[in-house]
Order: sequence, then structure tokens, then C-alpha cells
Amino acid sequence: MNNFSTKLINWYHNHKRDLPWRNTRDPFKIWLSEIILQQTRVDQGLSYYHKFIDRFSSVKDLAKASEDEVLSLWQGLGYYSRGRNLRKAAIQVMEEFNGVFPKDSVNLKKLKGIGDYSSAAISSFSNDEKIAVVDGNVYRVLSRIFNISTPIDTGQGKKEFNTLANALISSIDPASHNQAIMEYGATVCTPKKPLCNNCIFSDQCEAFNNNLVYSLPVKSKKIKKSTRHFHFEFILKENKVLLQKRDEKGIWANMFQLPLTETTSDQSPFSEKIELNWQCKHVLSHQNLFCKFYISNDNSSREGIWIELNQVEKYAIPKVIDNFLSQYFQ
DNA sequence: TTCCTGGGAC
DNA sequence: GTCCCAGGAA
Repeated sequence: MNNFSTKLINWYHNHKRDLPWRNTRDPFKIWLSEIILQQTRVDQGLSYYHKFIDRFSSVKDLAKASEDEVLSLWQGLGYYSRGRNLRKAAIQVMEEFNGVFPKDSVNLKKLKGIGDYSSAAISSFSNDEKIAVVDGNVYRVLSRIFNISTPIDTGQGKKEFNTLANALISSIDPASHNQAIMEYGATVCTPKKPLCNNCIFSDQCEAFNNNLVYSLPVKSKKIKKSTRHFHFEFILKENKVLLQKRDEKGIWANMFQLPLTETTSDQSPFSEKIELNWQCKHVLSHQNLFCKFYISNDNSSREGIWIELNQVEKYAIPKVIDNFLSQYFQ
């Protein structure tokens, strides 16, 4: 075992956070935690993990659930394709793996929603497979310690960091090594205000010793954002609100929303309807959404489903609409 | 292979 | 403004 891995694993055993998915070898529970933690911080994902574990005690239970229910449980986490793929993967396990959750990285990657990172994480944590995880934490830790300025969002960068990560991983305890390097990135070698003065690698960290910590890792692409204008109608009839199901493609796929009219400008598309004193800019990864809300008169010929106000919470609704519904009427 | 898309919290 | 992976289209 190399010095890097030894130091890292020793640090981990003394500093690791006690998280529920770290006390199990069950690939189902580990998979659930990894999908939730994709693009999501531990403190935000923790309550969702408990919610899913409480509702689904096995992959079989999850495979039997409806997409609407899974999306409803997922509401507020974002990147809803993770929720839809969670259910699809559970069905795959039942149909293609006889209900036995796979533990090896090759078979794990066949499941919807599991890519390079998740397959390495689940196989090492549940079955000690020696395969390095490469997530945002790993890019950050390795780029700084070894002063690697290859952009991480390129094919070349991914290959280079993946090779290095696999050269460093412990043969004796790959699971702890993988947990450790990510925990280190999440708690010590952080994006902002890293704890360099308490870092066990500060003597050998090339970024720290050359004052490059804040310029690593390097990203090459800048995201371009589009701007969209959403006008939502709030239509109430006998204490029921009209909801419509969104298309299966694009943002908030298959979720429920207030009737929506999209325009290219800020101008209201409605001549008669009263605009409510509630508007907001909702920011997604590639889009700025300017949202306005209007009161509409009772109109029973409209498409959609009428839902009791106190039943709305059972439906998967985008955060921006949920905010409106829960706060405007307080 | 590369590029684009997809949510929410901080 | 920043951070967080994967799928599917090009």
C-alpha cells in the first residue's frame, strides 16, 4: 500500500462522518444513497435517503412502485431523471438479474442511471472491488496535490485523472480508500475555503506550495444559459386547483404543474387575467426561468386534473410552483 | 467522441 | 456566482 493511500485511510477512520449507508454492505441501500448523492450534498440528501428506505424495504418493493409515487418522493431534490431511472433500474434488477442486486461494476453499469462513478462506488463499497471512484471531490483533491491543470471536463482530463486515481487506490481496502478520498474533498479539500492548514498532505501538495489551490481544478467549458418566460395560471374551483402533467421530455419531465403559457418576452400573454404579486427568477443549470402567476376564472373545459388543495402535496410538483402554492396562501 | 441537457442549495 | 454525474443526441 502506498503512502498516499495509507495516510488517507488513516485520516478517514479518525474523521469520517457517521452516515447510514456507511454501515451496510447491502448494494440496494448503497445504490440508493449513491443515486441520491449524485449532484447533491449529504445534508440535503439524508432525509430523502430515510424517506426511500422507509417506503421501500427492497428492490422488489421499489420495482412495483408507480413513477408518480417515486417522483413525488423525489420532489425537491432536482434532476428528476435520477428518480425515474431509479425505478427503471429496480425493474431491470427484477427482470434481468432475478431480483438480486448486482455487486460488480460491469453489471452495475448496465442499470439505468449508473455510470462510471456510481458503478465504481457501489462495487467497491458493497464488494471491495478495486476500482477508483472519480467524482468532483477526487478531481479537486488530485488536481491540487499533484498540480494537474488538464481540464476535468474533457475526454483527456477524465482519462488522466481516472488513470491516476486507479494507480493510487489501495489493494487492501479499496472501499475505505474510495470513501476517504471523497470525504477528504467534501470536508477538508473543499472548493471554497479549503482547510489547508489542517491538511495531512500540505507538505506534499503542489498546489498549496505554489499558491495554486484556488485555480485548481480547471474547467474548460463555460455554460451558456437560455432565458425563458413562464406564465402560470392558478385556477381554483370549489377548493380544487387545476394541475396538468408535463411532457416526458425536457425540464420537470412527467411532473405536475399549473397550466403554463410560455412567451419569449416578459409581457403577459393574458389580456384579462389578474397577475398575482408573486414572481420569481428560478435558476436551473442551463436556464433562467422568469415565472409569473395569474388568477384565472373557473373554467371547467380546461384539460387537466382537479386536485383538492390539501392533496396537492401527493403530486410531484416543480420546486418553483411548490414554493408559490405553499407560501402565497400562508 | 463530443456536446447538450437536466434542479436545487449555498 | 459556485458546487454536485449521467443519458442521449449530434
